[in-house]
Amino acid sequence: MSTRSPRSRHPEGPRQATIRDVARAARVSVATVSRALNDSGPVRDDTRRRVRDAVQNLRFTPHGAARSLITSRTNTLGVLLPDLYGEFFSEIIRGIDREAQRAGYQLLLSSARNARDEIKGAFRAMYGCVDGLILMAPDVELAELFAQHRDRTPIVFINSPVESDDAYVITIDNHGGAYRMVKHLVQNGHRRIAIIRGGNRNHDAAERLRGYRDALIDSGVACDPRLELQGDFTEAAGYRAAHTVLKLDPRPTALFAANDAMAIGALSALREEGAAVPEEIAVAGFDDIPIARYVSPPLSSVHVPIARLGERAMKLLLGAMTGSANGAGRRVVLPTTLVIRTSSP
Amino acid sequence: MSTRSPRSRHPEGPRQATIRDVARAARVSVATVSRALNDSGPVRDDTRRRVRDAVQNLRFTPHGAARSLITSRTNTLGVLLPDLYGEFFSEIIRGIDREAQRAGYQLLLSSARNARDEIKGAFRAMYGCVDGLILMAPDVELAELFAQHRDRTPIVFINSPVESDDAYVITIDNHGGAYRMVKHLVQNGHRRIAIIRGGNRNHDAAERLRGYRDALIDSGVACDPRLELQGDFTEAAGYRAAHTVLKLDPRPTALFAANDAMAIGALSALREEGAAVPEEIAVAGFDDIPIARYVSPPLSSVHVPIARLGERAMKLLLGAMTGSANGAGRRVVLPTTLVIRTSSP
DNA sequence: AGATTGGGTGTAAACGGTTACAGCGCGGGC
DNA sequence: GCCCGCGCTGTAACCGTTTACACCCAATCT
Repeated sequence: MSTRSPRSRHPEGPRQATIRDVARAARVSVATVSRALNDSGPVRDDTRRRVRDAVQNLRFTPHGAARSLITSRTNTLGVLLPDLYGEFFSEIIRGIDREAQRAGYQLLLSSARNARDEIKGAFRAMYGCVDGLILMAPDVELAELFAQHRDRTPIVFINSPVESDDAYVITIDNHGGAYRMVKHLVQNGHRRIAIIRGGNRNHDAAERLRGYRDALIDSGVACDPRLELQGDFTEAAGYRAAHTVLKLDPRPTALFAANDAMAIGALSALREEGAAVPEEIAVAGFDDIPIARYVSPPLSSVHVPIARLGERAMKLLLGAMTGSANGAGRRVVLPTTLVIRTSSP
Repeated sequence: MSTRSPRSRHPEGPRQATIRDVARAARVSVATVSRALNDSGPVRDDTRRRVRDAVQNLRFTPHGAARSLITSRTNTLGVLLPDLYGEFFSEIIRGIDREAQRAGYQLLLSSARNARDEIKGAFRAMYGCVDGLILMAPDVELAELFAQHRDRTPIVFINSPVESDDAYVITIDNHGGAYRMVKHLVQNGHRRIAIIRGGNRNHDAAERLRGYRDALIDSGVACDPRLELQGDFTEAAGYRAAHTVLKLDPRPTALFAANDAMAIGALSALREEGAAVPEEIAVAGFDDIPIARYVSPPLSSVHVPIARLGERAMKLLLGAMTGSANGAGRRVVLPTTLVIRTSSP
C-alpha cells in the first residue's frame, strides 16, 4: 500500500475531512459537532452555525462505515432477487424503493440467477452489511436454506415456499388467480384450454398450474397433459409454446400463460401464424404487468399489484425490524383480480 | 437505549459473534483469524481448519462496517437513476449488476424521480457510503451540479450532458439514431412524419428531436411544429399523442416516438381507432427494449444496447477507481443501429 | 447566601475489524 | 556453534464516529 492517505483515492486532493477537522475549524469538540449535525443534544445557535460553516468549507461528509460501526445500524436494506429481467422485477424494485425511501433506508440490490452457489454467495455478501433483507426465492429448495438465518437479520420472503410459522412471508394468491381465470375461460365456452407453465421448480409456477387444474376439474373438464406446455417465464418460451399449441389436434381454443411475458411471446407467434386473437384462440396471462394493456390485442390477465407487493414486503420488513410485527401479521397474502381485456372473449 | 447488546436486534438470541469470539474459540489471535479468512498471510493448515470450524460453530459473519472503516473501501458502488419504471431501466440495472458481480462489488441503488432536492438528497445519502457512483441525470441542470464532486469519489455519468473534459461520461448516439430512422422513413416515401417528443429538459429527448429535425431538413422536408407532439417517455403519453396525431389534417403517414414505451402506447391507441399499422400509418420507436419485437405489429426501433450500456458504464467506473482509465477513454459513445420490423414499411 | 437545577460543552471509551511490527522456533549455511 | 532467514503467530494501534459521563456556569429556588 502506498503512503498516501487511505480515504482519498485521488492523490492530488487533500485528505477527506473528518469530524475532528470540523471540530478544530469550528473550535468545538467532536461531541458538539456530532450533536449539531444529528440534533442529538442541546447546542447553542451560534455554535451550530459555526459547525455548519466548517462543514461547508471542509466539504465534510460523515464516514458511513464509522457511524455504522458504533450505531450498529447500516441504514441499508438488502434486496435479493432471482433475476432482474423484465417488467415484473422492475416493478417490484420500484415498489420496494419507494417505501424504502420513505423510511429513509438505502437499498442494496443483487440478483442471483440460476446457480445455488451464486445465491448463497450473494446472500453472504449482503449479510452483515444490511439491517434487513428482502428475499425472493421461488425455487423450492432454496427457501428453507435461508430460513435458518432469520434469527440474526430479519428476512422477508416474497413468493417463497417457506413453511416455518415465525418467518415473514408475503405471497400473492397464485392459485386463486389462476383458478378464476380458467373458470372465466370455461364460462365463455372454452373446453380445450392449454397452459404454458413456468419453471419446474418455481413455486409460483406450481401454484398457478394447480389453480389451472383445479378449475378444469371443478368445471368437469378433463385435464390433458398434452395441453400443459413447458415454459420458463420468458417471452421466447411463450413464443415457442404458442407454435406448438397451433400444431395440436384438435387445436385448443384458449391459451393461458403462467405470466404475461410468455403471453406476449405467444401473441407474437400467433400473429405470425395468422391465428386471430381472440376469435380463433383466446389468450390470457398472469401478473398484469403495466405493458399488458398496451399490447395488441390488449391482454387479459390476472392482476397482481406488483409494485404494491414490493411496498408491502418493505413494510413488513420495517415492522419486523422494529419488532412491532406480532405473530399474526407475519404472513401476508395479496389478493389477485381478473382483468379481462380483448385478448380473451 | 436498552441494555441489550447493540448488534442483536432479536433479544432472545446471543450477541452476534465477533472476530474475538472466533479467536478465543479457535485458540488463536484475532490477527490469525483475519489472515485465515482473507488469505492475507501465512497460516498453518490445521490452524486454518480450527478457525473455519469456529466460524461455522459461532456463525460468525464479518461486520462490514468495521472492515470498511479500516480498509476505507466499502466494496459497494452506487447507482442513481432518474426513475425505475419500465424495461429500459430494468435492462440498465441488469447490465450494471452483471458487471458489478463479476468484479465483486455490491450495488447500492436509488432513484430520484423529479425534484431536484430529492436527487441531491439521494446523492448525499450515497456519497460516503460507496467507492464509486454511476449517475444518470438526463436533466440538463443537474449534471453540472454533481460534476464538482468528481474529485472525491469517481462518478460515471450515463446519458448526461456533462461538459467538463475530465468527467467520465458514457452516452449513446441519440442524434445519429434518430437521424437515420427518420431518413429511413423518408426514403420509404413518408413526407409527413410526426414525432412524439420526450421530456422538455431531458437531454436524450432533445438530441433525438434534433436528429429528427436534421433528417427532415437534409431530406428537403420542411419541419412542421404541429407535428412535434409533447411526451414524457411513458406509454400513457404515447397513447394520448397518437390520438392527437389521428386528428391532424392532413394526417401524418408516419409516427416516430422518442422511445419505445411511447411507441407502444401509440400502437395501442392506433389499434383502438382502427388505424392500420403500417399501412395507414407507420410507427417507429427508440431504445429497442426487449419487448419491442413481441408487440403487434413488431416495432421498428433504434436499437440501443441497453444492458451493454450499463455494463460499459460499470467498466468505466471500475477503470476510474483503479486509475487505469487515461484521459482518452473517459468519454464513450455507444453506436445505435436501425432495427426495421413490421410496424414501419 | 447556599443549594439546586439544567443548558451547553468536553473527554474518552467504545464499536469490530486489519495490519505493522515484533517475537518465537526451527532448519540450514558458514 | 552462531547467525540468518523464514514460516507462523500475537500484540496493539488505528480507522471515524457516537455517546455516557463529568464538568462548568448561570439562573432560580429556598
